Formats: sequence, C-alpha cells, structure tokens
Amino acid sequence: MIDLDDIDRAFLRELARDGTLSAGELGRRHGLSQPAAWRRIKRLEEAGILAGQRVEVDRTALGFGVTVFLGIKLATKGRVSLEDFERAVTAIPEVQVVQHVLGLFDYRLRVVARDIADFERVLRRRIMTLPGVGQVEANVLLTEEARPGPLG
Amino acid sequence: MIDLDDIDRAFLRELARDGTLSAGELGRRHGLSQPAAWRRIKRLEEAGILAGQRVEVDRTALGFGVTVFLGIKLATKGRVSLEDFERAVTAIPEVQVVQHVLGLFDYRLRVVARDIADFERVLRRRIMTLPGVGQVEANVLLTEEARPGPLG
DNA sequence: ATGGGATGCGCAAGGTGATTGCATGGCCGC
DNA sequence: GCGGCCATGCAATCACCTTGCGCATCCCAT
Repeated sequence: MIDLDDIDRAFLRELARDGTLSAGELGRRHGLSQPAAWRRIKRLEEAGILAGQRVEVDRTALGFGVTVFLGIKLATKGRVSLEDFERAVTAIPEVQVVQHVLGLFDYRLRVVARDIADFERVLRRRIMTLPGVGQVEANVLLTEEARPGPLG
Repeated sequence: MIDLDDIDRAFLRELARDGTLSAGELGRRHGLSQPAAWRRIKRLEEAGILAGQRVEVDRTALGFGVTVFLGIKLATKGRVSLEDFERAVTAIPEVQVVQHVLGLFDYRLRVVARDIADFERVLRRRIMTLPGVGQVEANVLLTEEARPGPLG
C-alpha cells in the first residue's frame, strides 16, 4: 500500500467527479507541471487505486425510467448452487449489478426497466423464475446522490 | 429521444467497459473513420446519454476493505424532514451513495470502512445518531459484478 | 560533515488522439 | 429528375499523452 499526499487525494477526488480532466489541467490546479501530474496519475494506476475509467450511461435518456433494488433470499431447501443462481441472474439483460451479500438477504440486484409495468414483467418472468429464489424485497429508486467517500 | 443504431449501442457498451477507448479505435472496430466515430460519441453526449466520465477508485487498494449496504427506515414519529436527514447523512465521509427509495425502507446507503470494527464505529457513532433514524438493516458486500444492462 | 542513492520535479521532443472545415455520396420528398 | 439533408471520409490543426534527460532535495550510512 503506497501512501498518498494531499495532491494525490485531490487528484482522486477530482478525477472521480470528472474523468476527462487532463494531466495538464490537474497539474495547473495544484502547482505541478503536466508530466509531473501525469506521472502521479500513472503511479495511482499502477498501485491499483485508479481501477479503470467508465462512461456513465444515463438510462433515463434511453427510456429506462425505473430503477429498482431487489433483495433476494435464496430458498434454503432448494439446494441450488450459488453459481447456478449467478449464471441465471447475469443472463437477465435488465440486471445492471449483481451483489453477493451477507445478512438478511443473499443477493442484491440493481434492475432497470422502462416503467413500472415493464418492471412487473421482469419481476414475474425473470426474477421469480430464478433457480432457488426465495423471499424477494423491492425498493424503487427515487433519487440517488454519489458522494466522494473517504480517500485514506 | 434520439434513436440509436447497432453501432451506437456497441459504442455505449464498449465505452461503459473502458472509457479510455479512443474514437479512432472505436471506429476501427466498426468500420468507421475516426471523425465519424467521434461525431457519434459527441451526438450521444449532446443527447444526454453519455453523462460524463468517471474514474473508478478501488477502495480496497486504499485500505477500505469493507463495504456495507444499509437500509434505513425513518421513525414515523420523529417528524424529521427528509432534507434534515439527507443533510446529515451526506456529511458522513464514509457514505459513498445515498439513495432515496420507495418500499420497505426510506433510504439506502452504501458505506465503506477499513474493517468490521471500523464499520461498527461508523454505525454506532454516525448512522444510529442520524436525526429521525428508525429501523436499520445491513448487508455486507462479498462480491459485486457490474453488467452492461439494457441499451434500448 | 560528506558522498551516494532514491525520489520527485521541470523542460523538451515526438507520437497519438481530439476537433474542425470541406467535399462527396446515398436517400427522401417534391 | 432534382434539391435538400444526413452521415461519411479526408486532410489539417491543435491539445494532450508519453518518454528521455538533467537537476534539486532528502535521507542515510560512512
């Protein structure tokens, strides 16, 4: 584990907000030359701290206005392997995120749909038919806010 | 809402996996010149479908090995406004995501901590002391897999 | 004190990708 | 058939990435 100084943390914070920031711009903001800033970014990548870059796809703009979080408890009787469940759930196109968790539920899913009626179709035809699925709990997303989170 | 063809959808899919892909590379993969590919990306941005670019910060590499999802139900008696709750919860540095949801819970939080002991500190000192907090449910993240999701 | 190594910086140069102007070809409505 | 529209390719320019090199600083052992 490498240790970060204030500039490294500022880089992480600003890049997490806008991944298009150039090394030159980041350096200018913190009194570094463009190559110096670039090498810091490179070091963070090599340390595994910067783990790739993603574009954010706005599902609402694509017509998927409904996001639902599902908590799924597997039926203990079913004797279905976790691999079977995961294989089946990752094959559902509407599923964006599959989280294997510990607690009241076994899995958490993030599911997108065009509207509530579309979500009901997904729930009935896709989720409830998953192998070994037991209790299911749903929460419909109203608003979502991402925070920077701790940086060390 | 603009309509996308197969190439647009392929661009979205590949950019969501790797935001560093250049327009030239994307074009080469689908038989387009670099400017043509670049203009398609630009069009997706202007339509609001490509909503920014983020770097992914690996919290594990920073020493935050524990991620917990919290479901929070507000105490109905409390008469605490949602704004007060949200203001207080966004001030907690360990909170990465705040989701206002509909269902069994009122809010869902994504919280990171260095270890379980650190999480207990956050839970006791930060979460349980939030204004109006009622029932709290926790799920500890084991593994997480992101899927492309539907693209239209 | 002092010399050597490690670390991090700035400067400069070369390569790659982003961005724009311009011309061409297909397609649709008149 | 004909004119306008749309998307494309080509070429040129500009910004940024990437690397090599030399210098200053700090730490540590001599």
